[in-house]
Amino acid sequence: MKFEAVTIKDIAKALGLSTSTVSRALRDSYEISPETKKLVLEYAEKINYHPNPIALSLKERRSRTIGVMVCEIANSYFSQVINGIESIAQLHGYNVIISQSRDSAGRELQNLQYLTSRSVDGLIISVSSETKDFSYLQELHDRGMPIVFFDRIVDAIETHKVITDNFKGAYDATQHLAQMGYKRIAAICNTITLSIGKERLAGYKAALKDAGLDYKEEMVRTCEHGGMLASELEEAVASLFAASPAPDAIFAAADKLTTGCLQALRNRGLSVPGDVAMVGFSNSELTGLLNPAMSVIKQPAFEMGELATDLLLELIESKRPVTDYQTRVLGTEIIIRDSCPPVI
Amino acid sequence: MKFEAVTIKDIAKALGLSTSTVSRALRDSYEISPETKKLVLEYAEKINYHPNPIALSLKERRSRTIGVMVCEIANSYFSQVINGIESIAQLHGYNVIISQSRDSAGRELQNLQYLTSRSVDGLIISVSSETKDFSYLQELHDRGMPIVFFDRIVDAIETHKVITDNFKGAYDATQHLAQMGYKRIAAICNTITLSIGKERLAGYKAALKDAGLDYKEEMVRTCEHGGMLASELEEAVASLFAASPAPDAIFAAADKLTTGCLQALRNRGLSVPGDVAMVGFSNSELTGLLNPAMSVIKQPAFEMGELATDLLLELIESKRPVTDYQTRVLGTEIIIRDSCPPVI
DNA sequence: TTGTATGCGTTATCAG
DNA sequence: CTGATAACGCATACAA
Repeated sequence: MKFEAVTIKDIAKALGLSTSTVSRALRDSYEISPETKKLVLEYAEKINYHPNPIALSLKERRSRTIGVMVCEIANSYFSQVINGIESIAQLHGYNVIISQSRDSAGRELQNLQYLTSRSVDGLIISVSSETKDFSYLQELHDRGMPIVFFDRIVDAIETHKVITDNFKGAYDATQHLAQMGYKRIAAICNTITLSIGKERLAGYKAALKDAGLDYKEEMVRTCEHGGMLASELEEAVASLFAASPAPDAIFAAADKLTTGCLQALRNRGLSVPGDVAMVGFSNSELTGLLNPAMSVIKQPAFEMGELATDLLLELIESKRPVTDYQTRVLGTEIIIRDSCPPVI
Repeated sequence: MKFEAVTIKDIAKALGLSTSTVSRALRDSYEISPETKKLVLEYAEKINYHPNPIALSLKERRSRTIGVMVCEIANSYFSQVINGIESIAQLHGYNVIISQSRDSAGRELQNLQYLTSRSVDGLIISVSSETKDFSYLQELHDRGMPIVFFDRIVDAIETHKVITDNFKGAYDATQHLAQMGYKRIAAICNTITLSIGKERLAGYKAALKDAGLDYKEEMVRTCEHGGMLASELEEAVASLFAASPAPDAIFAAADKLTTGCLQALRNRGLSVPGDVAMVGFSNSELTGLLNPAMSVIKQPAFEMGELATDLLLELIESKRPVTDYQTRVLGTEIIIRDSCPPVI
């Protein structure tokens, strides 16, 4: 007992027609008589015919499938982005294949090769924080594969990119802490090999400066693995509080870092904002319930997914080289959950 | 400029061989001379040949792709399950296509038809709470499509199922509230058209009974849309607190209901556990930081995804009818975050 | 208006 | 050991 699908051939045989006639009738071609059309369509409906998309893909050299590469699905931010991607893809009759790098450059490369050998029509990618060699992506792009980067983009590759205003998000967060009166504001960041790491660190620095606070390197901790390893955060927090004037506030520069930091603080018996204040990037729906623990910077994740997909589909459907590639910057939102006047 | 893949034909032409020889050499067939093999393999490597999986799919009548249907990706529980699914699939060289029903029966049917129109080898499904007509799924199953249900299963369809011990989870939650001394324990549930709705309601009832508390129908609210609509929760909470003896505790029977309920309570200015205690199902990583707001029931989501995929792949690879289908029940975990002694 | 032949990339079956 | 050919399901250029 197997799942046997009905093909165009079955219809042709049953109706005493040729496959091409059936094919054309189904596609409502002008060169088929109304009667034949009706006959075919009704019979197709009756036996529940559906065209085999694989055969179509082979013929049309397109799979109507887009590949998505993120470091982790089970992360509110990424799952919200995927949600957005899926909605747009669905709208245009595209399937979405999802792959996780788990922030390992090796896995990322392997999955990428797999995805592209699986004939996806295009890729939406947020690169792993471990990745330093972008030659495979570059080659893919050079060979004409439509690619849209989001969040963790590759600066060097000239294609569409969708990011949030990382500088401003970090700036707002830090400024907010400064306005609350905190003086020793630490930062927990991603590596600056990632553009998001760089920009958010810059936003943090700028806000410190504008608030008249000194930037001190020893107040910044970098997490190589983006907080995927709990130990990273434990160490970062431990070393921050080992310093003689311990920080009175922390800015966490990414979702994973925010939650990991909260957890690490809790493990050390430190409360937020009792012992140390905190503002961080976070897209979890539950931060809304953490009140009054902290304010958060929220990224328009769903919209980013939608936008990235729109751009990718445009790239896919107009098969021309990307000369007019663009970087779209979406604003972040700061959600204030403490007594400070909102930042404009 | 298009993304042109190199085919077996290109290799054959370049090397002055036939396509069949090349094909066999690549598959390391015994009937090819070592020299030819070496020649072909080296050249293939050099020009970066990868077989076209679509052509393979057409030939082998299998896509090495599994379809996943959930109501919403951006939900901690489901994204954790998908994480598990993806790991196992990846391990076996399968791709994962994800589809969201957004808890609409119509969308679910439409996406299901799309997925199954021949491009997936099997399905992992958690049905929408709106779905009442399972005839399409039944037909799919009858026609031999491998299906594994998880979480929200369809009792009537005889195939593998993976669920958590919903009864026990609900029982533990309710018992915990009872042990804390609460007497008027309300419940916010999914519809009992869903097995999970039925079982969790039963667990709630049983725990009330064992604690010597009366079950009162007016203390139970049902959310048709599983909490997808914020208004559902607003109404549920409003009507619960409109009753003359308002509840002193709430058991929320699903992730979405837990967060929605917390939000609704907050909107009404009620604090947890100050004004009303609460225990609910929740798989968000952030509930761990909500301390001491409430204890939660956590499902082994990742493991469920892994298990469901293992079962599905078994079904797919051994193409026999499912006679020995089974329902695997995984235990839930109660995470205590208040002063009550842990439930055994 | 309808039918025939061909090709998309691959492998299996036959011949040589 | 290697090559020609058919087939997977569909669409289309070309015939009729």
